[in-house]
Amino acid sequence: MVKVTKDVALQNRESLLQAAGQTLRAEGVQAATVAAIAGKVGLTHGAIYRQFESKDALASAAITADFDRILAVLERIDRAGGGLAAYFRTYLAPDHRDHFVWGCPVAPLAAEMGRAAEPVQTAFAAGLHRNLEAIARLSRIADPAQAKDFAIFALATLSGAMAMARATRGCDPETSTAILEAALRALLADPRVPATPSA
Amino acid sequence: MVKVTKDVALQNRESLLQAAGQTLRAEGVQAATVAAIAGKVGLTHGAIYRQFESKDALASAAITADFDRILAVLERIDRAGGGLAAYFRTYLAPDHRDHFVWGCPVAPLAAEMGRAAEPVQTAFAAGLHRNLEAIARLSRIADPAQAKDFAIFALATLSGAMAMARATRGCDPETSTAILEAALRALLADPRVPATPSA
DNA sequence: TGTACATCAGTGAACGCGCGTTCACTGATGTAC
DNA sequence: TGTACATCAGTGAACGCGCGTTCACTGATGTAC
Repeated sequence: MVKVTKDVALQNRESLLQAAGQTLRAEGVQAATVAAIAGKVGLTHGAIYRQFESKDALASAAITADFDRILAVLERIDRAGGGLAAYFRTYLAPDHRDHFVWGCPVAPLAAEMGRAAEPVQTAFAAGLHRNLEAIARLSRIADPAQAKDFAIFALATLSGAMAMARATRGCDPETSTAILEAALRALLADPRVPATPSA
Repeated sequence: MVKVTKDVALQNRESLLQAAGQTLRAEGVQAATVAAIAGKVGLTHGAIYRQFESKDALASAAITADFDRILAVLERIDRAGGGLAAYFRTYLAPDHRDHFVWGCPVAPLAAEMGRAAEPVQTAFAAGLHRNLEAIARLSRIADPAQAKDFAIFALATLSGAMAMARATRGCDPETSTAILEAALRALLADPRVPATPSA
């Protein structure tokens, strides 16, 4: 079958965005190939160029969608009353380190963004901004400047620890886990994080 | 001139290691090309293969040399009595964000290491371990476990903030600088960091 | 100290290879009548 | 409701291109005598 319902085409677009997000987080923007992304959805690379102008355009859209997803997760945590502690525990879990189906785009992509193409960079910067605002809301810190400061500090620690944990996972798994645990302890011990039972 | 003194050859090897370190930090391991590294020293790519077995072997050696350099910087700060505060201020300076002649390899490379070749990964993991030990020493925290915890937390925050600052530098310079400043405030406010005058 | 010769760091053309992108083609979909 | 036809999402071969790596070659260095 070479032609497809408009509905299916739209579904394919969404699937491509999801697959692209996952692949970018797992491999990085440059290392991820359009063929691999298309293949993950069961399409060929040519299909991508019917839906997106270029690899960069796909990457930009995928990164924006990724941050949308992260914001939804944060709102869900907020509504469930989990607060910062729940966010930190979810983020610094071995499951988040080991799998890329879901996950934060900051840890795997931030380092690469400085040298990425302009539209990709812009999409990331906008997403990061929204992410920081969402963490600031979740913190329930009244003063906006202090809330923003805390959000930056928290996401820096979270993403930095995750990058270090993933870097050491292969040849030094104990250090990798120790990194996650130490960062979690440090964040939970922060006086601005309300104490909550760990279970 | 095609043949060169043994001394010059050894100097070239050192120059290649330095250029490789700088290029890797600026571009990432995958994006950095052997031709670019050789060109930075005034040699051609073929010369690299007389000194190193492969690009990965060069990268491994360059990363190890990079961490050697960082350890030397940390020891210098320690001997000068600067302590953690001096380290944090040096790390989170705009100068460190904008230039790659010197600089920490963790912020630009950690995210990429999880998918790097085995020898590169090993070199990075070993270097990271030494880096953490050096920060633990600098902290002057008596309990070894607490010192290690703090070192992990500090380097995670530093490298995470630097990656985020570099990511936003292009299209959102104010946020970029705000990230550096917020992370520095957070780290200097930590009770484990002895207060020091900012100038 | 001179001389003849082997060494080997560096060169640069050439190689595979994989990537992003293009494009002629396909044929079911969806529309105009 | 049928019929004829235009549309356009997806295919896959083909394209440039840049990369890591190889290798025959060069000629000053350094050594053996």
